[in-house]
Amino acid sequence: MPELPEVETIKNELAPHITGRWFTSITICDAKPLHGLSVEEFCHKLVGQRIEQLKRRGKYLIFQLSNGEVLIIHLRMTGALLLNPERTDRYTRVMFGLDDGNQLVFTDRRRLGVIWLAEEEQSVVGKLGPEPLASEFTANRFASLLQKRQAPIKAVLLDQTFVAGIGNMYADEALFLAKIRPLRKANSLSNQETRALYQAVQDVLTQAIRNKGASIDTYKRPGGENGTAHFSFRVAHRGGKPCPNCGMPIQRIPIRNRGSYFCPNCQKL
DNA sequence: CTTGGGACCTGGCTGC
DNA sequence: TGCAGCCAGGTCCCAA
Repeated sequence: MPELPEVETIKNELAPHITGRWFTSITICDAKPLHGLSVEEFCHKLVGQRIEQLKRRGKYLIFQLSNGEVLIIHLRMTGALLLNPERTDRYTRVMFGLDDGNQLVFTDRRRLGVIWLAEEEQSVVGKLGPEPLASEFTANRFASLLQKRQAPIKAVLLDQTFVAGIGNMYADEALFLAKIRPLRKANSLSNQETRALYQAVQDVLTQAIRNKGASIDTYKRPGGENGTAHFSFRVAHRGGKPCPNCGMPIQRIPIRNRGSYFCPNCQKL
């Protein structure tokens, strides 16, 4: 499930291979991901465009094109971008041919991924909150934002207009590190808890980027390799297994229809 | 404005 | 062996 660390890894590993290249052919196997554009429009507008830069914003990948427009891809749950995969399969959705003979392939088992071609980047990612690892996102800003919200802290961390890029796995991991129960109301956190959570978010995301993302489900890096961040997970996707701190079984409860994993002993109400 | 619930989408897994 | 039902969750849409 690509969250910020996974998308950051894809950007980092793809950029050296595709920056400066241009699109020579597009093959659409499934038009569903194309947002608001026909197959003909999409191919016609994209072929011939040079990739000036590859960027990430939240969980979105942004290809800056030579005509000033942007190609934006959101992988959602099961999307992947593979460089020259050995073979394609029934989950192959779009194939992008590049001028050096390389091929960038978008695959997506559950067909939830979305591809935009837009004149203005902000029309797609304009509502996103701050980048959690950017210097502007300070502990004080985090604290003042939290005070305005009374939803469960887990739900607030997942709100992309609050902060961009945190998904279900890393929200659970950060709340565990900060010893905060996911159902706690955001504005009920003490100053100490708020600072601990801020630091936990930074640590969890930074460490996961270092480990090239978490291959819990279908996440693959562009070369087809798995990430290793999931080997460090303490609670995420570990329902019933012992807490690494105290040994008590990790619980799972639904919050906003998302599985939330926590230690009932270490994470206080 | 915030909050919460359902829909989308498909495959792996479990239990009967 | 078959099949129903749960689980996975990022985002949009809608109602309160």
